Amino acid sequence: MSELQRIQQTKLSDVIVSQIESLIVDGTWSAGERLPSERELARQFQVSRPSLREAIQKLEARGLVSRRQGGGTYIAGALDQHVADPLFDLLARHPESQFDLLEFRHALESVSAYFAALRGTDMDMARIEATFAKATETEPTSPARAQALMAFYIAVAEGSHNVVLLHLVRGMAELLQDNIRRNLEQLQGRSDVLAQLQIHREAMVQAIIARQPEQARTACHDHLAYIEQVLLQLNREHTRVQRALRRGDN
Amino acid sequence: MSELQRIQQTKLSDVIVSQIESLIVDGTWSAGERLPSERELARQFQVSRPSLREAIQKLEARGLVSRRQGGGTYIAGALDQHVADPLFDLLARHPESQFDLLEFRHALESVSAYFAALRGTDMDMARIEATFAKATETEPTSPARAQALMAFYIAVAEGSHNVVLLHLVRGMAELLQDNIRRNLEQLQGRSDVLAQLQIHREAMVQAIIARQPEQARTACHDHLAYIEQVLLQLNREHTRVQRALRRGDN
DNA sequence: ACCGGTTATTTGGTCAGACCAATTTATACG
DNA sequence: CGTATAAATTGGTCTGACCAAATAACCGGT
Repeated sequence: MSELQRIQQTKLSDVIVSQIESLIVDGTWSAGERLPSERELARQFQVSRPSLREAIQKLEARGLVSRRQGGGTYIAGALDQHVADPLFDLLARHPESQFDLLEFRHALESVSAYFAALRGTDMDMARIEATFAKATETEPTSPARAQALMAFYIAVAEGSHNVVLLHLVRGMAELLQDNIRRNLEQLQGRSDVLAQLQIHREAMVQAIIARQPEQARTACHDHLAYIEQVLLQLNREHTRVQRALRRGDN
Repeated sequence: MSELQRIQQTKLSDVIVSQIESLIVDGTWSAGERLPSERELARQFQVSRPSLREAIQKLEARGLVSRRQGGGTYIAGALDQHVADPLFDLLARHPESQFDLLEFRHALESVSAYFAALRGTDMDMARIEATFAKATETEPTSPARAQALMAFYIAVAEGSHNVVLLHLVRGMAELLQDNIRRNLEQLQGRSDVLAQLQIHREAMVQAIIARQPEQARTACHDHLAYIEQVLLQLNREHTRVQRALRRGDN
């Protein structure tokens, strides 16, 4: 027997959301149009203004409306926002996590490269080479480069023949790709650094293809350590100490 | 010339959202945890309750919290749902993949130990020691040992001060604990092996406490490599080759 | 007539306090 | 100890006031 769901009374603000969404869907209100004021809408729906406000805020969170203090509320043209995973979305939005993510990639990609070199089939190796070649064709700091590199890393994870690793890399693909994209953005105009990164990646691919696990791991480690070093020069990690002290107070 | 962005005053509720999210990111609040009441949070942040409510509603829209009238507000129960649950299913359907998970733990726990040794505060070290001591008091192959070891590994992840690692370990805690429990079950009656594992763990803890990152990593690596070796003698990994061939067919 | 500055009005943002509804905790009773 | 009831707690909704940002209206100068 399937598990029974918790029963919950419908919130008034959700009823209002539903009605406003219907007005948008049926074309009564269209993109760019200005809604009546909060006070007027509350009067028309015969609810309190705070309840109406909570409904509008939910619509705003979905990208369906935009609010301007003193100016009114407008129907936005955006589609429904897709959130794959709240935690990954949160981490992507918080800049202080980006360095931690880079450190984490260190572990993840090194071990993927190690096992790919150890266990990759000929077909895996061909896929790794092909995805890497494709990445190399893209403009070095473009979003397309980030996307192509992500496809490359997925191919490496596939070559590792560890389903846990593969599943994790695929599950985090969006977050990892975003991190790569951010790092590349910060390196715009730094052709010396970009050239060094390409050398590292080539060394990584060579080591994997040559089935040298320790070399693959080391190449991967060098690659990410170099990025860390460069980005450290561009940024500061002082927020780390502050976070530790805050948790230590509890 | 690039287009100028509309300048907008920061909304108070967004400031609150940002602060609460930081508390989630840095691990101060974890999945399933109950937040202070709205009134209490409003008092602590020194804002009005409606502003606090608007912030909580935004967090709810992002899937980070859930609200229950009369019951309180909770950090969402499984922030790593997107990744952990499918993995759980996968491992339940393919028990032979437990070895992949053990390999993965190799990477995860080694890097956690490395960073804990590098950056752990005195309070982190105390917590690591306490959780380890507690684990040592349990019966060596019991489920209680698995649970206590998991708490120890979480303390190490907390000491790493890498939020990605922390959230991943916390999100996968159930899965990892299950893996530990399975491994211990297979070692029942093997007091020689269990004694060696304890020596390894003690070496790991010593290295972390002594703030020797490379030694901590190596101790962790030795620990898991030994488990792998022992379990390999008990099992066979012939399914690995079959899985590689199967995927090569696609 | 047009433009710029000032004032008034409108609208979203924040607050205080009251009350309602759902849940949890404490207490009383068999 | 288990159950029912009462009390307390917490989220949900409301009224009304005030603040801040934006818009509209008005007025004077050129």
